[in-house]
Amino acid sequence: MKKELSKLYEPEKVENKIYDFWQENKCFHAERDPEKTPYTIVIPPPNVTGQLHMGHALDETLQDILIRWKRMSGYSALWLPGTDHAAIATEAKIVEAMAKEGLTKDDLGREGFMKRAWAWKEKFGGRIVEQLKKLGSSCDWDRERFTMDEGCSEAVKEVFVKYYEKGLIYRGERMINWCPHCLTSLSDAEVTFEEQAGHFWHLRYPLKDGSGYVELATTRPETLLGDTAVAVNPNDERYKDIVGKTLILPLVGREIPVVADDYVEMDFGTGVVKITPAHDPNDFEVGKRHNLEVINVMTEDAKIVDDYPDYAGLDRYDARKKIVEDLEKGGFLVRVEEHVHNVGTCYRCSTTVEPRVSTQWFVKMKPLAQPAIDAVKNGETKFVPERFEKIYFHWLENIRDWCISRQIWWGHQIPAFYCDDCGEMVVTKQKSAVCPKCGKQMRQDPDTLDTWFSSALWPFSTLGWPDENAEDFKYFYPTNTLVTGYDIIPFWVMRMMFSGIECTRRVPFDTVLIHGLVRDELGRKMSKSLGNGIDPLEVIEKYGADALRFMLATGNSPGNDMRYIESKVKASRNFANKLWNASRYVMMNLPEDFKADKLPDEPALEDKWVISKFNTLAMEVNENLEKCELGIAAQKLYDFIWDIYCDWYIEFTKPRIQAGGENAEKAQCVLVWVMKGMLKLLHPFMPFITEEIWQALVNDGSIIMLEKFPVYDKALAYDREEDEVEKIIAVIRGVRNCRAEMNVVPSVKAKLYIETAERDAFEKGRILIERLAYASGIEIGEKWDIPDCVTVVTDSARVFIPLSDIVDTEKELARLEKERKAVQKDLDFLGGKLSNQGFLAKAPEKLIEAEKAKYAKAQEKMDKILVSINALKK
RNA sequence: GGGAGCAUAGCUCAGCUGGGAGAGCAUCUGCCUUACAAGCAGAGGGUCAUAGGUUCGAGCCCUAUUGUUCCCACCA
Repeated sequence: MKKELSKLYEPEKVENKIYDFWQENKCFHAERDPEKTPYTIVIPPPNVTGQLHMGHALDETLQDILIRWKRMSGYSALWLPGTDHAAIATEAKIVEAMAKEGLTKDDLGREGFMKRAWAWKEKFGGRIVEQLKKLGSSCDWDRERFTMDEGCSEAVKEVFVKYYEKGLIYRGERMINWCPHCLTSLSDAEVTFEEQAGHFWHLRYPLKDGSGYVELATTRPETLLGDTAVAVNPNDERYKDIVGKTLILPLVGREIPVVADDYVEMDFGTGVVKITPAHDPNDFEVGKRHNLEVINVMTEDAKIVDDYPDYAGLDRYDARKKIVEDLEKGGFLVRVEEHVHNVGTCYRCSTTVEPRVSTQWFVKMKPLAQPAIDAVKNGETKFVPERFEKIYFHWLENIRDWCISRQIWWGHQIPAFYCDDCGEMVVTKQKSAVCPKCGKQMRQDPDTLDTWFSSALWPFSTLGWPDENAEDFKYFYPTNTLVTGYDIIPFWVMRMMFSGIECTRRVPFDTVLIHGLVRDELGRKMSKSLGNGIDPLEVIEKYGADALRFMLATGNSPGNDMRYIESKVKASRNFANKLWNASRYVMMNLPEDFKADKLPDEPALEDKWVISKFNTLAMEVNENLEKCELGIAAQKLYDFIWDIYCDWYIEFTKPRIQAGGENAEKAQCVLVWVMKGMLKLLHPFMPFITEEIWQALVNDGSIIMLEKFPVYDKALAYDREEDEVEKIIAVIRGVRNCRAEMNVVPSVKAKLYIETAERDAFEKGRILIERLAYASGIEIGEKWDIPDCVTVVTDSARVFIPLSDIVDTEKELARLEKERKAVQKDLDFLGGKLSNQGFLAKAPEKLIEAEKAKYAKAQEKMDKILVSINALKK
């Protein structure tokens, strides 16, 4: 089966080919196999018109590793893909594109706009999906979904109506977060607080009776136009007298009362607060308590309304400037202070949010939150790492009702209908409604739902719910692992949890694997504005998808942010190349008709060593994956493949391979067997290269991604042989080390005299040592006495190297002395431990035995060193 | 104001339930040894932020401190 393969692995030549090969063979498709256990992951749906970024790459990589591992482990593994309509974000993009043509939403009307939006979705919707494929994602594309497809929309309506009927959804006039740029309401989770430098304007409001002024401070003087009261703390002695009095609002002339309310903090500012119920959430509450008028002074896009001719049409910040000027002119401005405060901004466009009173739809959260809290408290759903449960609890425990209506068109239109004649309202799944009271055709609520309302249903709406008898739903739900970033917990994880419990009476997944953000090399968040984003597709082009995946999976623990560092990708690429070349070695050394698919009956010592090591690796990788420790598993694979297989085992096989014959056959069998095993273990992490090598090496029509994932096999544990080979390795290391220190080039060979009590093991390893320790010959005996030698000492042997022309007695003595000191340190350490009564009394038996064994070994080594030193001193 | 994370080699980070500190990159020394120079063989480099405590034993557990990042919170 000799193959001519390039010395370099060239991912660009194989990745697309392999991905197509998988698709042609329907490898991603999950069957509802009653013989198998289902394992399900639903993808966090990326924005339908979005583009792949590093965050996605990390997220998808982790999911793909898990799903491939489970698939190979005999599960019916479904990774369900899809995209999110991303209401506000997408609508904003479409509006922006329209603006370039000089068009507005109103020009097109709702129907025209929607037509255009769907066209936009069709045009860009496939892009992100194609990008996911470049990563190697093994999603079941036959089951691809979209949050606004028929089934998901059906689920949305079902839930809305159900919640409404249960009293979990209501419509009401509340103070909400309003984005004057996106022109829609936002939920609390969609507001990001930002620290901003601002000012504190101290103003004075005159008393109507002319007896003086009240001084107060505000950060938003423009809202003065809507003031309907001034408040002080009821316990504030300073202002006792003025409570109940009337003030004249500067610039406006409105008469407003002074009220007393606990909300006011006496020791902050002047202890007096102006109350603008229409433009501040707290003031709104105060206003309700004191029956104050709510006067809205701003339009939807945050300009002053026409009722105030001096400021009408001015943007809120321009109005602020002019109002401050006018206050100063009127003598109402006392002073201005610098002030830093937190300002709410829109998480999509960063515009400062305007608190605004309006009629919106809300989900009543308290009854929904409690079961979602309980489900995590009692362990039905676990977070990895666990600490994120705190964030989850904190959100749910302090949650306020969820504002779900949005004043945009791209999304699920709210299934509520109004009668313009009698004001009747009907909530129904029907496409239209007739007024039950006056029989008139009703008008549907123009608003749409928060995009997260539909994503909250994603784990079950994509499996056929609300039809609880849907085959996929019955088989694959509840799903198993949800993989997402910690920043998405309040938006999505939490809402899927309560929606799942409420709608399906079960938690939607048993494990939430949380990862961090991918930052740039300097640790900054990747962002468009900074222009520091790294395009995963460019990385894939340059280094290959496997290298990117491996880099993202390694050196990073769950929940922690990581940095994208190019040298790390390069290291992963080099690793891929290393594996590639190892496979080349194997294939180049197999006979044309090589078929063996099993281990030889009696493997050689070093064969047993590598088999046993591999066996342990298989066990550990499974354990780590089970615990979601993907990075640790990846690291172990790296170490095994590079160090154990390539640096040692392949070198071990060379003498036999070159000699040919029966022993060579054994080596070939073991080389192939272990190679196949480690390819399988590595496959979830590096799917492309492992498949490519598999196809070249095995070539029997099998597909590695459908192979059985290796597990621990008791029959393959060879403890004694492992131990013996470690002794041989110790000798090889010692000789190499010694030669390197003395600057002996590899081409200068020397004979080795090995003095050991374990002749048997060293006999078996003779040929290995000869080759790897640059020996021209080896003598093994129980006792040697050879003058003018360098001596290498291990715990099981003394090795004499007669390099007479190079040996310098003084230097050699110094070297041995250094060795002696190092071993003495060990003896002191271990001896101290073993003479410690507390340790002997309380440490576990196994550990004490291990320490004793170590001490004995060190002692043996010390004896040998001393013998060598004395010999040299003679 | 409340909460959380992080602090380990020059850099970026691992270190699973406490049992003699690891990797990659970088540095230094030798090697083109027919799988691989994207490589091989070696070397140097760490009071695991600080101070206490628990323990036979602490990078890991507890307390406090410092620095740093993030999340939450209506101080106008």
